[in-house]
Parts: sequence; structure tokens; C-alpha cells
Amino acid sequence: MGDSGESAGRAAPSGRKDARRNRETLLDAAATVFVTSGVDAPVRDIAAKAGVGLGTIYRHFPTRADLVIGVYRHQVDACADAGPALLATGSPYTALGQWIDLFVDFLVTKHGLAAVMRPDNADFEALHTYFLDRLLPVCTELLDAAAVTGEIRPDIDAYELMRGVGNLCIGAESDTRYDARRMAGLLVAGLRRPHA
Amino acid sequence: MGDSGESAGRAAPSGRKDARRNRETLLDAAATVFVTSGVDAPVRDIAAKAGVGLGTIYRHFPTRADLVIGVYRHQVDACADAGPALLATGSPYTALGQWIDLFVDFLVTKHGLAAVMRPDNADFEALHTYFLDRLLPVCTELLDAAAVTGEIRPDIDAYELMRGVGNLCIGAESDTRYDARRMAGLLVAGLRRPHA
DNA sequence: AACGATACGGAACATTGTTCCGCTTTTGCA
DNA sequence: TGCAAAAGCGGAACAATGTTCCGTATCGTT
Repeated sequence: MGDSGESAGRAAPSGRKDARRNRETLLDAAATVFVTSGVDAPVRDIAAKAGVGLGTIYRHFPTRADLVIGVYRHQVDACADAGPALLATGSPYTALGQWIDLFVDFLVTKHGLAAVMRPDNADFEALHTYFLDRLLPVCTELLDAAAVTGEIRPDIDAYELMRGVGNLCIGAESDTRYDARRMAGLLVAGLRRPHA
Repeated sequence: MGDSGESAGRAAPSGRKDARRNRETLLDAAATVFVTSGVDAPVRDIAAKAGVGLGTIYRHFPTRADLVIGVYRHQVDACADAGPALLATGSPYTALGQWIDLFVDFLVTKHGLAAVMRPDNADFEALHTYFLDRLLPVCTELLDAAAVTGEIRPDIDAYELMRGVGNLCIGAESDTRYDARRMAGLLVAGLRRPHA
């Protein structure tokens, strides 16, 4: 569905035809390179893969975060949309857990993406902002619902939870001894209201 | 490369006098720079602060991880030593929680240190290894003790917990909306044995 | 076809880690 | 003390990467 067009994404098809084509080519190339080399792949690699110059890549995507957003926007949106859906299928706490699992899976399967979501990384501020804009409302909704039913403590901030879960996913894809899903599950378990 | 003797830190005073002095100077300078610019500060900054050339810094500390270890070794050791002490003062679960708090405080107050503990960062493998060597046995001890008393689930791996807590601390020092300590507390709370 | 606007490519620049080597200082010994 | 070898030093030079800039090529319109 059409969201309020902004930031980086597909707005009204504007500009020259070749420019539009290059934009697509770049997104495709980036997606491919991200899979093999992670989201930290050198800009030159992406440009080479797309067969364009460096100037072109920077014109279309002023910062790398814009490129990453372009590539993963759909998946982030899908994750956001899944929140309300899950909420409709079971208890709020269960839904929250499942939604977090979805988020963790998304991050863990994208090499380096979690590491890049840190807000102290000025280069990726746009990415951080996009994730938050999209997912924070959903997380808040789930959290509130679970708090209302009394399944979890009511004093948890969605932002903190998202940051925490995001952090837990860092480096998970390259460490067989570490299971980010498990840790995220523990964190969510920690949200439960302390039993009397 | 194979350093003489220990990985990094103070070994038996060996070599020339000026070399030993430079080593200390370098550690002092690094400590100062780390506080103001984080552990990712450019090597050149540290060299400049210490008033030595680049060659000198790389000779004394083949990798940056060695320098970081040299600077924080004492504090890591102190944290390790605190484990058994805490265990003697209260219930294992309480001790575990307090020990984790200690660890979190340590990481959070050192700009960028947590981010550098990731094992997927080849440059800092030595640092990662040092932390693990020193802290993993302590964490295991606390975990086991708390499992024996039945306060927590018995299926938690110390390595995973340390990685998880370490990750939770990433970027915490520059984000006022995020409290790593709180998140670590949640994670520890999640360890509790599920109530029947 | 001509022309102005738009976009392109890639050289050039900036930052930072790391290596290498000629020069200096220290140390051991006669 | 004097001296030569060993040990250490400084920083230029190299490599990898992000980013900017501008002369040139292409597109769309008249």
C-alpha cells in the first residue's frame, strides 16, 4: 500500500529513463553483493557488480544506509505488517515472542545488518531511523497488549527492547556457538511479570 | 606475530630501558585517548599523544587488541576475581546478577569496547580470547551454582550468556534512551526457571 | 538537428591501518 | 672508556575504502 512517500524508496517514477534503470540495477547488484559479502561490502564492489561508476551510486544513494534501506525496505515492511496479524492469532505475549523471532530471523540472515543498526553509527542514521519509524509502533502495540493482559511487566520501553534485540543479533551469523534467537527468547522471557 | 612471552601485558621486565619506558608511555597515552575518543581511536592519535612514531606502537603492540588488553587487563582481572567473592556473599542467582552488572558497567564505561568484543572481528581476536579466557570460567561457576540451587534453568551456556550481555552493551554509552544494564537485567531475569 | 538539463564515469582526495627500512640509542665487552 | 652489534625508533610509503568533483555523454524537448 502507498505509504507517505519520503526518505528513500520508490517515489513517483521521476527523472530520466536511464537514471531509473540504473537505480534498479544498483538495487539488484547491492542485494546480490549483500548476500555474499554482507552489508559492509565496499561501495566499489557494488558499483562494479552493477557496471556503473562510483559517482552514479552516490548520486542515487547519498549514503549507504539509503542503499540498504532500498534493498530491505520490503522485508522491514513485511515484518511491521506481521505484528498486528500475529496479535490477532493468539495471546499478546505469544504474539510478541513470535514477532521478535521474525525480527531476529530477519537481522540474523543479513550479514552485518544488525551491527549497522547501532545509533552511534552516524553513517547509518537513516537506516536506524527507518527501522525505528517502521517497527517501533508495532512493537509498542504488542508490548501494550501484553501489558494489558498482565502477561508482562508494564514498564518496558519498546525502543529499548528493539535496541536490545537488535544488539543481540550482532555477529550471530558467524558464530556457531552463539544463538541470537535463544538469547532474544531469554530477553523476552525476562519481560514476564515477576511471579509472586 | 608471536610476541615474546605473554600475549600482551606486563611480562618480566625485559629488553632495553627506553623500550620499557615507551611501553608504559604508550599504555598511558592509549588509556587517555580511549577515554576521550573510544577504543577505536586512530592509531596515529595514540602515537601522537605518546610522542612516538607509528613503528614504535606497532612493535610493542602488534595488533590494537594487544593495546586494549594492556590498558584494561587489570579491570578484567578484577571483574573475574569479583565472581567468587560475590558467590560467597549471597544466593548464587543474586551473585550472578551482581556479577553481570559489574561486567556491564565495565563495558559501558569504555567507549566502543563492547563493539570490539565481537568474535567476527578478526582484528580483535586476541581481545576476545582474553576476555573469554578470563571471564568464562567465572561465569560458568556462577551459572552452575545458580543451576544447582534451582534458581535458574540448567541449560544455559556461559559463552552464550557472555556474548549476549556483551552485545547488549554495544553503543550504550552514546544512547541516552537505551539502558544496557536494564536489558542485561532482563536477560538474567529470563534465566529463571520457568514457574510451574 | 540543436540545445539545455540531467546523469555518468572515474580520477582525485581524505582517512586510517600496516609494513618496511635507514638511522639512532643502548648495551655488553674489551 | 671506546666501540661494535643489537635493539629500538620514526615516519615515509603502501593499501583499502569512503566521498567529492567535474569534464563528458546521454536524454528529452523544441
